[in-house]
Amino acid sequence: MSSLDLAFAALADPTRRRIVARLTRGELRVTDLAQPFAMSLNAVSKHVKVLEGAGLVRRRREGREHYLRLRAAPLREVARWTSQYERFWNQRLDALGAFLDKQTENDDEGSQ
Amino acid sequence: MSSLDLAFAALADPTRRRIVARLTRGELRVTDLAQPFAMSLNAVSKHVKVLEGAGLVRRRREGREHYLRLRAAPLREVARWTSQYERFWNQRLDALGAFLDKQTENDDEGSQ
DNA sequence: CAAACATTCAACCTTTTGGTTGAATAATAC
DNA sequence: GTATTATTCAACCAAAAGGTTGAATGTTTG
Repeated sequence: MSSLDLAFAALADPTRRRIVARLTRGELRVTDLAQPFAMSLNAVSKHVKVLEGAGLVRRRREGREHYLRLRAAPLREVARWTSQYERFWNQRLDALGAFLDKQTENDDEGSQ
Repeated sequence: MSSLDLAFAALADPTRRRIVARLTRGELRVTDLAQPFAMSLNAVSKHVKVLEGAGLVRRRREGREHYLRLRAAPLREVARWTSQYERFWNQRLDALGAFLDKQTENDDEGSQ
C-alpha cells in the first residue's frame, strides 16, 4: 500500500478524522482520546494504530502512558495530490464563464 | 456516511485515483477507462460506481455507451478539510524555525 | 506486595471491499 | 433478424475493516 493509499484510507473514517482534529491541540493519551467516543477503549486504540500506520500520528511512550501527537506530512501529501485538481475545477469555472460570455454574445446578436 | 467519508474512501484506492486522473482529460466510456487496467471490465465498472456514489463522477448515457466525467466538488471538499491543517504544519515549521533560532542563540553564547 | 491504571494482544463476529465469472439487457451493425 | 458491442446485475469468494469481550503486560500507587 502506498503512503497515499494509507493516508486516504485512514482519513476515510469519521472517528479517525475527529482524532486528528483533536490532536491539533497538542499531545493526548489513548485514554484521553477515547473519552468522548461511544465505543470501547480498544476500538479507539485500533483507530490510533491505523493513524500511526499511515504516519499521521506518532507515539511517545512515557511509563505506562502513550502520548500521541499529530504528524502533518501525510496531510501535506493528501493536500498536494488533491491540489492537482484545483487547476481542473478552476478550469471548469472558467468554462462556465466562457459559456456565460457566449450566452451574452448571443443575447447581443439577438438585440441587433 | 458523510460525503467526506465517501470522498476519502473513494480516493483511498489507487485504481480509482488513476481513474480520476484520467478523467481530467475529458469524458471517457467505461470500456475506455477499463482498457489500461489488469482487471476485468466488471471490476472497473464497480470502481466507477463507487466514484459515482461519492459524487466524484457523473454519468451521461448515450445509447449503449456511458460517458463519465469528473465532478470537482468532492475534491474541493477534501482540499478544504485538509487545508485546515496547513495552519498546523506551518506552525510546526515555525516551531522548528524557533528551535533553530534558539540553537543559534546558544551558539552565540558559546562564542562569547 | 497488592491493587489500580494504561495499554495492548488475541480471538471472535459481522459487514464491507475488491475481485471473479456467468448471465441478462439493451443498442448497434451487418 | 442475428451477431456483436457496451454495460450492468447477481452470485460467489477471500481478505480487510470496525467493532466486541476477556486476558495479558507493564507501571504506578497505597
